[in-house]
Amino acid sequence: MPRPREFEPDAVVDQAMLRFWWRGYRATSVEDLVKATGVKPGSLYSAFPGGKHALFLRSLERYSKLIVPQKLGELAASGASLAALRGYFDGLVHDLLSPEGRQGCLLVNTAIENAAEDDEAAAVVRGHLARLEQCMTTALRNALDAGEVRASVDPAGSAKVLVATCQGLMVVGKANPDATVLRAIVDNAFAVLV
Amino acid sequence: MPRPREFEPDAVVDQAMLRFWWRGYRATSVEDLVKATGVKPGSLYSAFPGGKHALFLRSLERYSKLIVPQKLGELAASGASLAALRGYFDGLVHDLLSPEGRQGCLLVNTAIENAAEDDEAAAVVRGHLARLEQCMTTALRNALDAGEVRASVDPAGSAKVLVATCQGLMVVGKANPDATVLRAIVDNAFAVLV
DNA sequence: AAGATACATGAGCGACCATTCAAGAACAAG
DNA sequence: CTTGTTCTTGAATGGTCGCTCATGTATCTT
Repeated sequence: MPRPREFEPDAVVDQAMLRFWWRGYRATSVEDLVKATGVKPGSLYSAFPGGKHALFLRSLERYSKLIVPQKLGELAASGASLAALRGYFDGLVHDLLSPEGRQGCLLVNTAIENAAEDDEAAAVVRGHLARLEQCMTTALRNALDAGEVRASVDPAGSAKVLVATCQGLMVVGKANPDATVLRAIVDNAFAVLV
Repeated sequence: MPRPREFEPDAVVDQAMLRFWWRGYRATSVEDLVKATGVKPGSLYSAFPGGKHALFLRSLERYSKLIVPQKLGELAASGASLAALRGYFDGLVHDLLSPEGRQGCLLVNTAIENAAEDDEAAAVVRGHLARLEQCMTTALRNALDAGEVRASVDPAGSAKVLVATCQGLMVVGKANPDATVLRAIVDNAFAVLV
């Protein structure tokens, strides 16, 4: 009976996610989203009740499920060890130094821009941090078992620090996308482990 | 000859700084600033040519000169050592957990919100990061001399990591202002030094 | 007292914001 | 082909944005 929808909602979320990622929530207008997706306001609002904010939350979820695993790479695997952990940090630095990756991490940006006044967004960020910490703990535990790190390293504790360090790497990278600076941070963060 | 100004420009910058600190640049409207300072738009714009953005840059400078030294505390002293360094981190955690400190650091927030599209703001942030790194390097060097940290600690290198870690602490604290989480980060960051 | 000068005031500017809605269009069922 | 249902469209909503400017006011000089 009904007229079929002419656009793919997931594709709209993808485009919205990219905009929010690059420019932030407040700086991205609905008009921006309309231009980016080709979907007119009326259709947007009927497909996504809750408007801009709902689309933002969908974008965060989408980012978590699409982009985060891609960035985690081997670190997400249960067998991940020191090389995978180091690879994750090197990937972050590489991204921050490339024109396509300067926007950093959508969830870090959201933590700073929205977490204080948007509980739902903050919850997604917390989920991300917990997941990251868990991956890093696993990798460090594997590394410890394999003798890749000092025996005195506490996997759970070091994982907490490394989570904070990689969030900080994003902050520094945004203000100062300099290869020497960022690589020095990563090198020294790992130096204390071996 | 002229009619004297009825407000103190520095006091206006102070109020503006507080607003930008709490809500961010984009979320703070000129109307907010007018309400907060009691200075009407016309007077604001004649006292601060360049409008909102100029006032923002003035706020960043003001924050650097007024708030940062206060937060650095003993860490800014040339004789600072491990206790001062630890005290700085404990202070950050304390602030993030208190209602008056939840906004984090204006310069970290600015790095994420504005650095990518505002070179002048990014420059202020870079200056802050450099200063922080220098203070931490000095403190670590003193700590090394005093035998407060392992002999294998590289003051300059560890300072770079600690700068990133404390920026990351702000990010985590914004999304998850939990005492256990934040203290664990600090504890473990310092555990590797001794 | 009069003039000169800078400041204070707040209504108002065009632009843009997120959002809504009336109207037309495309499909499936009958 | 007609009808019913949902979708698309884009103009229009009231509101807010950063900012300006004409007008009035307070002070210092003469």
